Amino acid sequence: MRDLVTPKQLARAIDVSESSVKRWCDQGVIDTQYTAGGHRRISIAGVLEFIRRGKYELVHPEALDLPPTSGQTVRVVQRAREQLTAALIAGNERLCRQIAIDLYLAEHSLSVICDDVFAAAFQQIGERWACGEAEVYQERRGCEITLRVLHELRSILPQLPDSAPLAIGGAASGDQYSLGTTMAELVLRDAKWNAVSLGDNLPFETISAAIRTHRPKLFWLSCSYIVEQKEFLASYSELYEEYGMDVAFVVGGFALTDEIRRQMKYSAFCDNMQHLEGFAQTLLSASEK
Amino acid sequence: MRDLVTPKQLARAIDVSESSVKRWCDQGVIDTQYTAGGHRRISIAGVLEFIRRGKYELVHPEALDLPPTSGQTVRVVQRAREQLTAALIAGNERLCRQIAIDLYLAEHSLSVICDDVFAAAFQQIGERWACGEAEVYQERRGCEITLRVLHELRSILPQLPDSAPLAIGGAASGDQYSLGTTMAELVLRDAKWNAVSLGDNLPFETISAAIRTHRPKLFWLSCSYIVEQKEFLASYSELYEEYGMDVAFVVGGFALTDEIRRQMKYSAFCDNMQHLEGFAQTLLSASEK
DNA sequence: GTCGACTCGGGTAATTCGGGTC
DNA sequence: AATGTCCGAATTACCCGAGTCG
Repeated sequence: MRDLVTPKQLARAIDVSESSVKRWCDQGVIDTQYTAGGHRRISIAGVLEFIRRGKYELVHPEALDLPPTSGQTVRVVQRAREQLTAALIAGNERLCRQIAIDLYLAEHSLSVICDDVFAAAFQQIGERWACGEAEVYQERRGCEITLRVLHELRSILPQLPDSAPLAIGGAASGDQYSLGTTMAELVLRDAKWNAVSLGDNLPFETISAAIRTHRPKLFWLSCSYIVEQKEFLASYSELYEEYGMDVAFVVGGFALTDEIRRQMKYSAFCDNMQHLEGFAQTLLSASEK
Repeated sequence: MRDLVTPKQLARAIDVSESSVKRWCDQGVIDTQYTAGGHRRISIAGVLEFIRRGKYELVHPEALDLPPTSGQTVRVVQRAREQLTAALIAGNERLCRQIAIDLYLAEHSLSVICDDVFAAAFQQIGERWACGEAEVYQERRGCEITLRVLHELRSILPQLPDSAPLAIGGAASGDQYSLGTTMAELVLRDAKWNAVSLGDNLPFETISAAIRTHRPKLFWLSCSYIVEQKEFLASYSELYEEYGMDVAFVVGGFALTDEIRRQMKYSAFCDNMQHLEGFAQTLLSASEK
């Protein structure tokens, strides 16, 4: 996948004339760079940004070396969820990627894609597994595929502004569900935070060291599995006492039952990625003043 | 450490042809020095100046983070390992990505990159951790970064031929080290196998179901951690008895001590990714006849 | 000094530029 | 007003035998 394309390539991809692309570049409609000899070059991120906001559709994505998309169809969230569930179970990685990128280009926010498409699909897969209609390996393979798709989405986000505040986060010891923290990172980056996931299975001591060293403005903890409730709460509360005044603590994940949540202090609790996005945006605009 | 780069390096970094860089040097667009034999050398300062020159070319990817290399690829692997270790510890994802892709574009095999650069870097990080010189989160964050880079390399690989035979694999229950199986998948795909990783933490029953359903020609098991030796060996041997005749079993990973290995049956044991690549190539050419 | 990898220079083919016109 | 087509000049990419680097 090239990361710079020529006007001609973009023209082929969206099926317009080369002159039009050149004009749009000159008008500033498309973010353009120039070679030393004055030739126009457009970044992939710029292309996607243009398509996302404009009326043109990627008819021939292969012209840009991009993975195939369905082109014309504007996917609806509900339909996409069902298709994605089937594609994940079948292990059809290309189709999964296609569905996700189509949704993204159709201007659906990443948080909605994460919540209502990916997370919902996994819930359906879980239900099928409970009925004996799906195998564990299908779910695991689905996680692998999803991780790759999320990484790909992350790589096509527009570059972060230099002013982007730092956010770090992850999942605690024993919790090896990395999708949650990966999604959180993606959604925060989309909301213009310089988000860095530290991964899963993190001992609290090392989380503390990370916060101490990097001094983020926001810290997220993804909780999909809690080994030992008491110990978790004690370690968490210790962490919060130490940094809770300086850093916004955001917690979430399906392991956080009402009971556990009542015993935790935090800046925000998020049931899903849309909540996280909302909180992140609010905090960002508040801190910009 | 010299701070001069060759035209070829700069060309790769900003994704233009070597000829263009040479022409720009000759036109005076780029400040150039010459060796005694007339070879062009560009100072980092010259590169910066060239790229920052407002109207002209903007940086497109992360070219500038590339530290000067010797220009000769012979020593590059060794050097890359050290640079990568530092970049992983620092959490500098862009630099990690650049190092890996630069090596790949310089036509180093992926198995060598996995073994002698990535795996070796993690070994160094482990050693530093043992001395108290590195934090756990730095290692975990390094894993996250590596996973992303491996995914990206995978997406760069040329498309698989239709005839590519199927290979599946993963890591068993309790083993949550996903780098091993991800690397295996990457190396096998590079060797023209249609490799699909099922992920980590897979119960043996579901591995069995996966093999039964998909009938691969090759199955790999990445073993980085074994919860209970006896149980592991019993389940493994059951799996092998069932499919070992039809499917090539390849095992590897640092959890497989001599003692454990002696009690396992397999088609091949791989100490590293280069072994895996060798075996995969042999098997592929044998089965093509 | 040997040697493999890299670079030089130059020529050629393929793209792209900008502007004018439909 | 916006888009598509055409064109000579300029720019960039690819190629290869001889020379240089480490």
